[in-house]
Amino acid sequence: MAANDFEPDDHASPRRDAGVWLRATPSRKRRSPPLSTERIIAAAVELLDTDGAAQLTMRRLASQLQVSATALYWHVQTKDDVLDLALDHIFGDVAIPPETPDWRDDAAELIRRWRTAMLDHPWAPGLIGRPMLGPNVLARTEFLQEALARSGLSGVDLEVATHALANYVIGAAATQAAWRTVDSARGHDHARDGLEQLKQQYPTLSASGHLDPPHRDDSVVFDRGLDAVLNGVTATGLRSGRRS
Amino acid sequence: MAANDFEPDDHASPRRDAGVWLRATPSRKRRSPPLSTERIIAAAVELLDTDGAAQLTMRRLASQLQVSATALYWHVQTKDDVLDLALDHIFGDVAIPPETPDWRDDAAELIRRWRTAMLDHPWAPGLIGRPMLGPNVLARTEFLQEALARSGLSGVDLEVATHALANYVIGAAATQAAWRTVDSARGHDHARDGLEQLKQQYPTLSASGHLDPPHRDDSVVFDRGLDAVLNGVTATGLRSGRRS
DNA sequence: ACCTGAACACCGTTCAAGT
DNA sequence: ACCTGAACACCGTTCAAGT
Repeated sequence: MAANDFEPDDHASPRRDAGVWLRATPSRKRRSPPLSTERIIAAAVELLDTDGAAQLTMRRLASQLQVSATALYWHVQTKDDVLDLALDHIFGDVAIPPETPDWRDDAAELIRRWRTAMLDHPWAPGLIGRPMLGPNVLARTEFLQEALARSGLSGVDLEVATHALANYVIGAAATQAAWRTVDSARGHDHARDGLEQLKQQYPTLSASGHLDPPHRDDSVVFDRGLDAVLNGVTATGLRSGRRS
Repeated sequence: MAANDFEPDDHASPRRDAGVWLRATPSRKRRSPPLSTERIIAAAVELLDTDGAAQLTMRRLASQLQVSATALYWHVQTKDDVLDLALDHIFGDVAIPPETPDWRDDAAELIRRWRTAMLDHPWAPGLIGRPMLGPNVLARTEFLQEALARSGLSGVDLEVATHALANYVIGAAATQAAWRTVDSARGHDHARDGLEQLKQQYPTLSASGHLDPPHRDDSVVFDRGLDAVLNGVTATGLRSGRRS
């Protein structure tokens, strides 16, 4: 009840206080560096990595930062903001490779790194569905497009090529990360039976491994597909296309 | 207060009741066809189409079906089930084209219809991130793979081709539907300014139209990309690839 | 300027109970 | 077999108030 918990509130004396030196914490207790958008994003990515997108909550995020939930709204307008920022953040991990004389190597390498970044954060593909216009994404897209331009593409051809490659990675990462979420969700035993049934119903698909969870040579399939798309999308490839 | 609202509760008489004939509704009032997984899915798709994924709620879904929220759980295990089912459902709209002698036309046509189905339901790309193993998706994937097999592909080559095309549509639909959600969210005036800034920062990207919201010739860009991927992925294309 | 606390209007899901 | 109602343990977000 009393304002001061240290002593019974019998009689007020100036000597009651032991002085600054014995006070456990400075009165302005700073538990941690001040909140900032950057710290929020970092904590969000950590939470997403460990617990998945469904577990990311403003309240959990706040408690991880030792802050009241409503404090976040000083730095961020909405939960979707946090998600957009977290998504763009992980593309910072996609190192932009040093430009080599070979535009094709440059483009391929960027795409490959793009893919591994998404697979490192399996919640990321699930966040696609909102425009990705963050600085990290745009910088990498710009690098990709510049590499493709060096191949001689321009105008609509360049646009087509950039989109084709970007769409390919995004799709590939999405379908692959999908599997990752499912067996972490311990569909293990029960899902196995369901898969067996599916395989019997779709023999063609199953023979080609389309119904199998991801395995070791997924990235070789990805690399070969990437190669094929690069071939098809390249200046000569576009010009030799069957259709208009 | 009284159990019977028709008459003041003065004295109970057997003649108070006018008989079956005058009762407005049969005592077992069946307000609508009985609930079923199918009806739930249909209502879910409708709600998703009109209000978007964020507005899909078990409670809203139930009230649309004139049923208590908890009734849904008799037919469905979880909300995610509803989403998975709704997503697979819309791929039923992707008519499987009649097989023509031209495997390439068959494959291309399926992919194009796949894309429009997703664009008709812009919430769909946002649901990717969980494995799509519904019957509608699998039937279409099987058709696609069969068409590609007719081109002479088999084994890993076939797997690569199927994945490449599927990834391409998924990615394309996702990025394009993303824009659709943003301007329906009335970012109109405010987002416009932000876009102008972005265009100045990324002149290369912006010159190629990568920063513009979807416009009329998006589907020609898509079609040309599809053509390019088909070229690259085709048996001859794969064999002539630069790399291993 | 930055953060807290209480409050509002919701959520998904479980479970006993009704018919 | 199928549905309701109450209840539980949460949500995102607003806003006045504190420092």
